[in-house]
Amino acid sequence: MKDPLEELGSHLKRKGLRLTEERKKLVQLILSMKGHFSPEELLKHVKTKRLPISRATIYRILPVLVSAEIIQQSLLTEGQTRFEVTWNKDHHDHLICTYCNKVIEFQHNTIEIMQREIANRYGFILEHHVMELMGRCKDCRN
Amino acid sequence: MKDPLEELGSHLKRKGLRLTEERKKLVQLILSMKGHFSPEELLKHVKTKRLPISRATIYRILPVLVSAEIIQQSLLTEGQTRFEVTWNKDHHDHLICTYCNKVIEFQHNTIEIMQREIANRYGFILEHHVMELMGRCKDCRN
DNA sequence: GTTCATGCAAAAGGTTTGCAGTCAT
DNA sequence: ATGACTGCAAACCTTTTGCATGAAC
Repeated sequence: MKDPLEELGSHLKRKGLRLTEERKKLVQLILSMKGHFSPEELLKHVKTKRLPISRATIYRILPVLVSAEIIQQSLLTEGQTRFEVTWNKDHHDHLICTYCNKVIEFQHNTIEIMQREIANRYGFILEHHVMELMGRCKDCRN
Repeated sequence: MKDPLEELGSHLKRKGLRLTEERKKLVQLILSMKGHFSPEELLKHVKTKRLPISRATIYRILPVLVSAEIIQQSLLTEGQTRFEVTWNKDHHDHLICTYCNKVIEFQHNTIEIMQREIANRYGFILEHHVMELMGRCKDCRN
C-alpha cells in the first residue's frame, strides 16, 4: 500500500494537475483526523493548526481528494456535506445514535451480497451504496 | 386507514396546533404528487397551481408534516433537502441511477431482519434506516 | 513561460427568522 | 380574546465563482 501523498501525486499527474503545498498539507491533516468531517469543521482544524489554506481552497481541494479516492462523501447530511477517509480502509456501513450522534462502523458481507443481487434483478450495475441504521445506542436507550 | 387530512387534524389538535387552509392545501398538493420533492420544487408546484402559500410557510409546514408522519426526509441530498410521502405507504429502500437519476423503490425483508440483528449486536434500539444502492440502470449502462 | 492553483471578496443557492398583521379556536 | 400562523424581507450558512496574483511543471 503506497503512501497517500504518492497516491495523490500520481493521481494528479495522470490528470495534469499539480501537487501543491496546500494539497499536501490538507491531505496530511485529514489523514490525521479521526472520523467524519464537514468542510467547515476542516477549516476550523486548519485555522487551529495555523495552516495557510483558505476556505475557498478547501472547498476546491475536497472534490480532488474524492476523485483520488482518498476520501468520500459520507452520511446523511443535515445542512453540511460530510466526508470520511477511505484511503487504506475497508468498506463499512454506519450505525448512528439519534441521541448522542455516536457513529459505529460495521461490515456485513451477506447484506453486501444481497445488495448486488437486488441491483442485478433490476438490471443495475452497482457502483456504491449507503446503509445507515439509526437508533438509540446502549448508553442512550432509557 | 383514515383520510390524511383527518390524520393531520388530529395530530395538530394533539399538539395544540391549527389546521389552516395553507396546511390543508399543501398536504393535498403533496399527496397528489408522485415521488420525491425538495422544498423549492414544491414551491414551483404551488406557484403553478396558483396556491396562495409563501416560501416561508412551505419551509415551516414541512417539519409539521414530518412529525405527523405524512412525509419523511429521504435520500442523500445534494444541496437540497428531499422529502417523500410515507402516509399509507409501506417502507422501502431505493435504487438510484447515477446517470439518469431514476429512482426505483424496492423491499427486502431478509435485509431488514439482518439490520435489526446488527443493531441488537451493538446494543442499539433501531428506529429507522436508510439504504440506497447507486449504479447504472439498464438504460444507462453502456 | 504556460497553465493551473490560490486568496479574497462577492455572489449564489437553500433555509431560517423577526416582525407586523391575520386567522383558527 | 388569545395564541398560533402567515407573508415579507432581511439574515444566515454553506458553497461557488470571478478576478488578480502566485506557484508548479
